Amino acid sequence: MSGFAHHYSLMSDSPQQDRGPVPDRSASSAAFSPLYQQIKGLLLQSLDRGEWKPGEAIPSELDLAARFQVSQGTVRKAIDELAADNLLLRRQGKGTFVATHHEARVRFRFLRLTPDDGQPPVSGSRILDCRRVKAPADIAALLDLRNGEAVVNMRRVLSFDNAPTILDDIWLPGSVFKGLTAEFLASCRSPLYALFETEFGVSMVRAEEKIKAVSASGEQAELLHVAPGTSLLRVERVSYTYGDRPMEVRRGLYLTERFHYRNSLN
Amino acid sequence: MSGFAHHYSLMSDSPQQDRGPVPDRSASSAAFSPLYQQIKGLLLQSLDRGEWKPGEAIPSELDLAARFQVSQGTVRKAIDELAADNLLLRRQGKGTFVATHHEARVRFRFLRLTPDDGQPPVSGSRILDCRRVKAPADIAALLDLRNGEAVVNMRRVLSFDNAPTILDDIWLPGSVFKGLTAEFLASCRSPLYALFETEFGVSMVRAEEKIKAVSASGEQAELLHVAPGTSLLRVERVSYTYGDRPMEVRRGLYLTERFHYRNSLN
DNA sequence: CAGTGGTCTAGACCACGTG
DNA sequence: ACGTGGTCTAGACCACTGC
Repeated sequence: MSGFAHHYSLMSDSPQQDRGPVPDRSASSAAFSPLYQQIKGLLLQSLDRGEWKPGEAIPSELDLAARFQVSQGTVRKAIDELAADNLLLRRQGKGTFVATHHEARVRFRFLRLTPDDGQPPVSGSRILDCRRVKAPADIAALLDLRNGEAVVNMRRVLSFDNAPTILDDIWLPGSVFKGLTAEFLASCRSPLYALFETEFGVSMVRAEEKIKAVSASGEQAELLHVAPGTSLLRVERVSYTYGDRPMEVRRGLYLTERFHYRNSLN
Repeated sequence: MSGFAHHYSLMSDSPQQDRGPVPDRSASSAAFSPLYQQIKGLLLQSLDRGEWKPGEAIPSELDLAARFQVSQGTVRKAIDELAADNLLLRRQGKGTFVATHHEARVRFRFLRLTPDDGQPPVSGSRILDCRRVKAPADIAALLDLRNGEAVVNMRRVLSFDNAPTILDDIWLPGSVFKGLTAEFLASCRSPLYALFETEFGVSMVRAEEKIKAVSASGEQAELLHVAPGTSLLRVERVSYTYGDRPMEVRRGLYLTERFHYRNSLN
């Protein structure tokens, strides 16, 4: 770019053409954002579009700088933010990679339940059922669906060290998760979020949780092998893909006898 | 600095003196960290030492660059990290400020309990008691104290919209929080963490929480105006000042009838 | 107007991973 | 030896704040 070119606007005209000395920015007002934010947006689009798959490397900073006609430093700042948000992963000497739920390092990325004694437990999953149903009003609202649209509803029990510990009730948009069946899930070893990536092209990028303390009902108590009325954490999680589109509602009941929910505050 | 001076070491010799062309870094091996990390460390020391008080502005980036004999960009990167950790607060055109628990913006910074309907509630605090005692073993361990050292133990009930909602059991190192009495607390309007800053020079910078679901005991139920056995969130928080020194253990019981604990996952 | 942080660039060199 | 990201510098200009 030609020295003074702080237009804060990409591809407004041909790169060759020299632009006027003082682009009027108050005229078109608002809507201006820093170049690196625009680059960040373009990278997000490429990620969303699937131009680079989870686990793959994206082009080098110099390549991207050439593609977008900006300096390496500007691309770097865009990538820095995406890396801070855990959408990208930088590895010195190797490149920058699209985040994935497959790697051991980030499995259970969204699961904050931790053993009190710190011993990493062996985990197992038992599917209770998995059906296509019409979305109840509350689920539809959380998933940005119309009332009664098709959703997949699935329930399961997660065990740690062979002790049933989590009772999950999961809701997914039916239009995206076609062909998700109990049989398919049972035959599957990897975590759900990894499966979503691989089988349905849905990358979960962020989640919001709301937590309450509740008493176990009779059915819940039975499934978790505890007495009815036992206090449980009720964790309602909404997970989002690129562009903040909600893609999953998960209501979990956590047994916290030998586990706790950990959180860091800054 | 003289062009090639990537020594990654501050104040190793006088700034005037020109250094050899290739400083041997493999010799003294390890222990090298990037310049901006060293600057970050120095800034942290100054914050800890109280050179700049909470709410005050720190020197400008150019001033700090001059003081540390590095470029503005290096100082900037150090400050960027401290701002990302919420230790500093940047305000364009004004300066960079030391974080404080006094401002409305960041009050309840560590309190994740939120009304289900989003209406910001009016809050009130009732002190139950406040005593100096010998630290029990578990508290001593969490606060890095010797067994039996003096601690301040205080209990209170927080109400939102006049409904008792949080039962807090708070433990503080006695050597730091001298003269903290129930009377003093009762006469005090501001949040505890703000008071810690102003009265005891202790800035809480970070906290870790462990959450379980428990049933209310008789006494607890009475204080929270609920039936014994009601499920509550039990939130154990350890708060840290600069240098990751633990300065508070807070065990809270949260009533989650009309409130929930919110959390964001990335 | 001067001073602050915010953005952008260009270029140098370092550290890491791979062939 | 080469390509990647990581650090550091120097200098330009922009945007916001307050005198």
